[in-house]
Amino acid sequence: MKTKFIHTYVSVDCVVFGFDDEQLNILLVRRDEQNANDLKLPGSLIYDEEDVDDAANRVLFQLTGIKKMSLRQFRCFASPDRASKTEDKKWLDKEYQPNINRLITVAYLSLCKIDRKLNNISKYKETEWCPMNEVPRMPFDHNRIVKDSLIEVRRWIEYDPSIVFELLPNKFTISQLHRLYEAIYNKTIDIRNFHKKVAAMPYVVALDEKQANVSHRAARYYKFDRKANNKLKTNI
Amino acid sequence: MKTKFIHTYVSVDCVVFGFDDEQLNILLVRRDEQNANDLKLPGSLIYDEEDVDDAANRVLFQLTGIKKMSLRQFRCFASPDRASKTEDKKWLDKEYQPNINRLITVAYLSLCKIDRKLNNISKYKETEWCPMNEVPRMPFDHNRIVKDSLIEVRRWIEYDPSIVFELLPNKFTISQLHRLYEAIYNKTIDIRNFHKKVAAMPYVVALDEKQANVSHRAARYYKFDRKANNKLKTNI
DNA sequence: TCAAAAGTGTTCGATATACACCCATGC
DNA sequence: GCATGGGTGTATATCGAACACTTTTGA
Repeated sequence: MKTKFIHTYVSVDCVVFGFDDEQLNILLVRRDEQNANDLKLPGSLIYDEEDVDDAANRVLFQLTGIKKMSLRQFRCFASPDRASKTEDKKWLDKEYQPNINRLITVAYLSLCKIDRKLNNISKYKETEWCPMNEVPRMPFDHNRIVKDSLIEVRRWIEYDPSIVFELLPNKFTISQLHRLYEAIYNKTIDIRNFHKKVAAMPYVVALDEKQANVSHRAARYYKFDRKANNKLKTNI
Repeated sequence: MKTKFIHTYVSVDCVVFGFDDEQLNILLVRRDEQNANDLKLPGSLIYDEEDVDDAANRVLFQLTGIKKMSLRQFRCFASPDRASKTEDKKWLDKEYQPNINRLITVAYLSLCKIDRKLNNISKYKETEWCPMNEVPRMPFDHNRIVKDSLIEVRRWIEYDPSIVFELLPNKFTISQLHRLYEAIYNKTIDIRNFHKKVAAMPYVVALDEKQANVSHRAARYYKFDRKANNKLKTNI
């Protein structure tokens, strides 16, 4: 019955990654405050005069209070039945308007320091950092989107290695960076080789400061040097 | 005036690459048969019960008669003013229906053997292989899409090196493959190193056959061995 | 003095780069 | 025999992978 052109709503959905020093987490929103497990990806229908990139920025701003978050579009999901489960239709009816029979979404990645205080002014009052391997069943194809997103994060890092620092505090130890890489690539990475790798990154610079009050040898802090990184980029 | 949610049409546009033994070409369609330069990317609004991937497949099938072409979604273009030029609006009015004030598109890449006989049953009767560096001014943001597409082709090859053979005849010489790589990466590649590289590809196998009737030493033909490639993939 | 994590070098193999000459064929 | 493109090998640099012990600190 391919007779009519689609005339539809379009949404954005954001997979926001955070890193808790052990594993990757994803920022989810709770639709129903009574239901502990009713989580979904933060997203929104896009407005009339709005680009999809702007819509994703808006969603992230309302969710976090951060104006310019790292952002990367990674795929349009448009299966005709992605919004056809009765429960999902019901929710769309209530949340937006009746008779949205189909919904196309554009998925975005973003990265966020997990301990950053979030200033949530979105309609979803509760947000939750959820470890990647404990993500509950979610509406629409949000589980599928999350599944695909990790691969995209890896591609993103390959394209621009400096974005991983969006996931770390301003001051971090090599060990933290190491655990982050292990979490992203889901494999153990030899620590000596890793030190060499970091030493070869001109945009990671050592600070004079060290950890205090740790019951083992104190680790040196490092920071990400944005200027060195920009210089590197323009030289290429 | 962000008060209303977008309710819109969605299209797909395909950047189909071909290789003429010298340079990359893109398959364009002529909108106006009276006007030599009125070319655009092949594309279509998507249907009601159709996924975007299926829509791209449909467009390519109608354009070429080929059922399963290589296909890769690469980006959603949704700037609010991408369809706001008067000439573009006029064309949308005529082509589809009046008052399409906005149009979101999902761009796809595809690769095609340039000498393949195309069985075009689309509404655009005339198609044209256009060298990448001679692409005329096109409607909407099609020039922008083409500009971005080459970078995506390179990423695609990095992800799956075997797709380049979609651009070559079934039998090809190393020299053809060499020129193809040079065209894609837009740089000269040392031919001896290139031979080594090809020798390391288990899915490129030499045939007994050689060129005939050439006024120089005849080159050996090679073919792409899909089975060797699949075995390689499953082993990884 | 012990537990816990930090920090540090060398070797090897694989891979990328640079570079120049002889070979086969048709005219 | 000459013009044209086909085909080949070696040396060097770079990168990634494997691998184990000493240092520092607080408890």
